[in-house]
Amino acid sequence: MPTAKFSEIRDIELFEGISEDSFVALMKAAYIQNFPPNVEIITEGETSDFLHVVLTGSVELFANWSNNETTMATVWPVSSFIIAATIRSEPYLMSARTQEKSRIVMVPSADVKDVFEKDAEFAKNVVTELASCYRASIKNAKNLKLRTSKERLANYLLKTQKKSGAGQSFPLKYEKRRLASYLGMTPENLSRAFSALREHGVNVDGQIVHMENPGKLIEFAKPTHLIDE
Amino acid sequence: MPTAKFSEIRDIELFEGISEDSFVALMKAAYIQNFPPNVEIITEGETSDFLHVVLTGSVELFANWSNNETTMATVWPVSSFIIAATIRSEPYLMSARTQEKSRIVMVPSADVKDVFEKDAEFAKNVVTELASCYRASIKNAKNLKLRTSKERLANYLLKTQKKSGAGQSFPLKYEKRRLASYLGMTPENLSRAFSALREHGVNVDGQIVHMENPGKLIEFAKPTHLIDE
DNA sequence: CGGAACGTTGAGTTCGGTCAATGCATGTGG
DNA sequence: CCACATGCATTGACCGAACTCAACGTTCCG
Repeated sequence: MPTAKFSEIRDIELFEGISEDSFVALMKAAYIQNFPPNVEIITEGETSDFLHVVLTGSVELFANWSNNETTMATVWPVSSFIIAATIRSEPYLMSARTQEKSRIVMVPSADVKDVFEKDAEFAKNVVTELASCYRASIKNAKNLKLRTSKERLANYLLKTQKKSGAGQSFPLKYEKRRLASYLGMTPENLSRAFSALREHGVNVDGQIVHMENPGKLIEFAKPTHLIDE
Repeated sequence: MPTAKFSEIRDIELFEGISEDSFVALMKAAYIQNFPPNVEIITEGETSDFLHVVLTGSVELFANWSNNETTMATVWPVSSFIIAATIRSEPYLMSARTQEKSRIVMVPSADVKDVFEKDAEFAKNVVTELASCYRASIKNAKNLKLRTSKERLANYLLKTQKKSGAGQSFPLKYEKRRLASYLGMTPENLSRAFSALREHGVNVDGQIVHMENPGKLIEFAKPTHLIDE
């Protein structure tokens, strides 16, 4: 079985430093699948048969309860998702759907667990990944419990601006309705929050955000590396 | 160095199946400390010098931002806390204070990381622990984003009742103000939520909860193993 | 061209927080 | 043992944040 077609994922952090044998073992039954936009590829509650790795496109992780839905996270290339369920052989806690046309590698959970048992380097990588996801999730909870929706938006904008190169203008990476759900509010409330942030130097035109005076926004948002990286 | 005095922690899940050498290495510089109630033993933002294990008493994990404080979790014996920070050599994301008089083992982070590198069994245990904490944190986020405060309280009561033996009456394990903070609301709002749950068969007298009709409460709370275990 | 989905705005409501007053329990020092 | 202070829980009145519902304009596709 040629591992050539999996060369793109050889370099992700999760597989860094693992033996060639281990990589081959992981890929031997793995396959790449192309999904159209807006397709549900995982449903919460199902048992985890595969570890997924996004190669291109993007994937939204979301959750449902009693007629409510909320966006939990978005996965961008190249990274894996929902490894905790795989490792613990427990049901997925989140559903996943493609946001756009996406190529996704699916690695059978059994192979992941095998290699996890045999390759100490892989086990260490899994730990690093999990610890990082766990910390991100704690930060998320702090964000939700300690801040108002306006503050969450402000901090999200600062983070996004930084990631896109710290320029005055940058694009939102989400549809606004999804951003609202991710930030834990309704689309209507997001609209109003954007309006309210005008007094702190934020203007939005479609997907483009103009941030006149980051210093002013920072003063309002009070970002901290203990929540916002 | 006698490991006898650490016998209590030899049996926790995190150390299950690890070699005697590894255990000795972990305990060689570890020490047990007695804390009075209400003492802050960890402050968020500090670097993680120790892995902590609660032997007796209980520890509250909490976080602060901009004059707000919120309870994130409570740790009961015998278990460790904040292992993610230790493994990643990053600052604590939460503070910790004793809720009552508590005995706590402190294991130097350097030793934890050494053993983690050398003992594959320990590494696996760390993974299991982290995956479990991560999943708990995801559930927490779903609980916060998908439910109202009344629903969170109702589900908390059902969970607590189950853990205390499924009897009609059981004690709250928290002070009410801490429970409120843990559930993401104010003490005043918790009081009102308790009143509101009377119509679903819940009555509170001090620390004792009487649940006349669990079925009725379940109907309202709609618990699910994807959030509530 | 027409329909669907998205984003925005307004009006009204609900949920949850703030502030203040009170009662109760606990603990401390005289 | 009492007097007092302190802190927690509850209640009421009020306020503010966020949600719901509805209407409307825009954009994007079929």
